[in-house]
Amino acid sequence: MDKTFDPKSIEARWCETWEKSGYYTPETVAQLRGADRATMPAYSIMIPPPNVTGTLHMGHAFQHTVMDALTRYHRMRGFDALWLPGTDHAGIATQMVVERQLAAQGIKRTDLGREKFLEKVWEWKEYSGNTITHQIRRMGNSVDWTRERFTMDAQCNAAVTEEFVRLFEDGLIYRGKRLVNWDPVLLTAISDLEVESKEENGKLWHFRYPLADGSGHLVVATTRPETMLGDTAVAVHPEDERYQHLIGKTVKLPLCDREIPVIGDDYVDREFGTGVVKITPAHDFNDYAMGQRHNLPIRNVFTPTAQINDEAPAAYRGLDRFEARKRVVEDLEKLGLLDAIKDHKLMVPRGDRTGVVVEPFLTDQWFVNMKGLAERALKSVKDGQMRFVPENWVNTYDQWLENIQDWCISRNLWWGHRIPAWYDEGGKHYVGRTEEEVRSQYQLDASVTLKQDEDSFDTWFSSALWPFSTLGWPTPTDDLKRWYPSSVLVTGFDIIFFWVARMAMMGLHFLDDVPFREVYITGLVRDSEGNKMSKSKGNVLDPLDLVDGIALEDLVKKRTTGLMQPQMAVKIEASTRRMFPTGIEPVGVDALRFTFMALASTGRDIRFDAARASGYRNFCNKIWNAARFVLMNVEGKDCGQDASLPATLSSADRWIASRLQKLETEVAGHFQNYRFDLLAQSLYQFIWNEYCDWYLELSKPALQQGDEAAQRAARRTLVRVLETVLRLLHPLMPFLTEEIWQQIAPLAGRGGPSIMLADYPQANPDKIDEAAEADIEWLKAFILGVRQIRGE
RNA sequence: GGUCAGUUAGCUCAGUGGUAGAGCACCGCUUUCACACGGCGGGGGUCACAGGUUCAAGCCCUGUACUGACCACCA
Repeated sequence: MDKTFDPKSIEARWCETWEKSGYYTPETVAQLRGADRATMPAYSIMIPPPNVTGTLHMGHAFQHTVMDALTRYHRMRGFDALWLPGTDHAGIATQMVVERQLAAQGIKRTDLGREKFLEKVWEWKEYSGNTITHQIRRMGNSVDWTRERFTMDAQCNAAVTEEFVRLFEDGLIYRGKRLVNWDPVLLTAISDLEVESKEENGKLWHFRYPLADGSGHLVVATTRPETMLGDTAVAVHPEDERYQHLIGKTVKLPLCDREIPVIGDDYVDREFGTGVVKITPAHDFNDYAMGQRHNLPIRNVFTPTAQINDEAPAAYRGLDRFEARKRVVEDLEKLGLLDAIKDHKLMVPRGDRTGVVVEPFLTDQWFVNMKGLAERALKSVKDGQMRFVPENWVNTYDQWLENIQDWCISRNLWWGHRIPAWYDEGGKHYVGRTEEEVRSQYQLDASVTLKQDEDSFDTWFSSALWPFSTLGWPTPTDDLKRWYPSSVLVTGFDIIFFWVARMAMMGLHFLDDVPFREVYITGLVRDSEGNKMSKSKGNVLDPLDLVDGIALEDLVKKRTTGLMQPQMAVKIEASTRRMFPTGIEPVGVDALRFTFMALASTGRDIRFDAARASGYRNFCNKIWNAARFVLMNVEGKDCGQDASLPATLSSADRWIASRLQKLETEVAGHFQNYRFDLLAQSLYQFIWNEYCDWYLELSKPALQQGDEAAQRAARRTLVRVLETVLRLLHPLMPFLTEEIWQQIAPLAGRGGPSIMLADYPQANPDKIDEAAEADIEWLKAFILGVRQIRGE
């Protein structure tokens, strides 16, 4: 063995061996372990499919480490363990990536047409998907590649069609003209969840609307002057003494040559602004609701790109909404109708992908009625069928489900699952799995022309099926029976609504059971200064750069190329040079994985600190050298494999064996509770502070001066404790443990093609020896005392 | 406006009633005998603040301050 642990030389070799030998595939594992799958308990994890928009970041690597540790742990414990890999087509995000690439060549999506454009996206999907799978492989993740899925492959595609058709048949899907969040750049509806509202500085304009009977005017307050072109009423509080006598009268809408009524509605807040609100049902969710209550006309004055349309007075047509705002204010001022302009902070809704201000927009879309689905999902958690870890995330989950709105699932995008709905020439819609099915079901002969819906589904509409579409649903496959519900979902809190809740609803609806028994919510991985990692901030780390190391210049280059805002490059370069003055030194996969685990305390975000990883790289080296010491002392000698030969166990031997049992108990508890930080700490502490610092030292005299039986006992203990520790540690550090185990296991009377297939250590209470522990604790205290005196 | 976290050593974090902990960083000594990615020794915290419960409180209760996150239709 080399004097220093060199991860690079062993990682690639084991990765390949494990995968090629089928150790990631449950059937093979069962066979090699000599077990009957029918009698093995099932354990399964479906990977949260990474988006094929780019490469994996630290957050993925962290979650994957958790999932792999859980999978390896259960596999070793004799579970029929499946970790199923896959990727997500990520409709909007991926389409945007490809559109941006084309834009760099001066090509627009519409220049290519739907089919050609989709070819380009598939090309990108191949490229990005391969990068991702390479990253997953390098980290030693034991996913079953033979079961790999993609959300738009044939199997998942069929599942999505089935989902839509069945929900439609169950009366839970409807098509309707409703006010939706409209992204005027993407030209598609988006769901409530895809809107990010942030407080921004704006203005509150006060305008005078003259009363039609000439008896004065009302002053309305608005943050969006341009929408006044679509006003169809003015509202006051019915009990507002200032205005209640005006209810029923009309005002002349300036600039528009229209009269609109003054209505009373207790939604109006008398304290806010002037206490008078202009009502634009087509361009505001509240106004829309009020319009419904009062039967107001809906006047849409915007085009899909948020320019003023022909419903508005000629002077404003074709203007962009912000330009129109300026003009409306100017024109009202000229007319002497501008009463005041006040600074005002308001929540501005922006599309999470484009960052542009989203418009409430009236369009025809497909919706899912969520109420009933949500109730079941709520109940499943209350009844304990599904458990959150840490528990407090239940509040987040409940709160959203209790206030759920219908889900707009159609997107005017090309990249995604095509909606299985067809329209006849009259615009009537028919839903079915195929056009043939629709024709036969509704008795439409060839004389009727049918056209499939041009839109596609919200990505999450397919992600919601992931726990079972991956297993073959709607076909009742063996896999589905075996591994649904899955054991645990490992994911971030940021997608509890987007994904967790929706999987719960769909799972319960279609399979009558929750999709996973436990939901382990991880924190977000942030940089060492606590900032969220993002490409635009230039603080992202590629997990493999920590594994293999990267020179400063390469890191700077990596972080500053392909930016959406190239002007950020200077700042990013400076901060990168400050944070990594000498680049990043390689730590290897095992150390990085161990770092993630050690940082994975529950309910907290993780500040990733490269120094911590270096510390655990040292830990790897410590283990490596402990193994070296053991091998040097036992190789070619009797290690007590033959139990009939005499072996005299010393207090130290019995002490370390006793401590080991306690470690095994602790480890099991920490796995059970998802306390990977404590798990890592227990292992670290035992190996370094007990086994290396004390036991190895205490064994030296016995090895050198003891009689034959004492030497044999010491060698046996050295080997067996190390061998056991390797198995305990394997789920966290797969490579290092495998490499050493191959040499140590035979000396401990064990062996096999891989440590992956060995049994996970279980505590044996018979080996707990309190007397020996007390002896050694006394000895330790004595030695420490002597050292202290010497130190002075 | 509502909700949920967090505030413990220079930094990152453990610690759910009984004499303050870890890693990293720091200081001193130490390179022949597994490992300098090492060994040995050491310094360092009135556990955000104020009350309360208790024989005993980082830990339980009440309140305050600050930080962060999420949800929400005040034009």
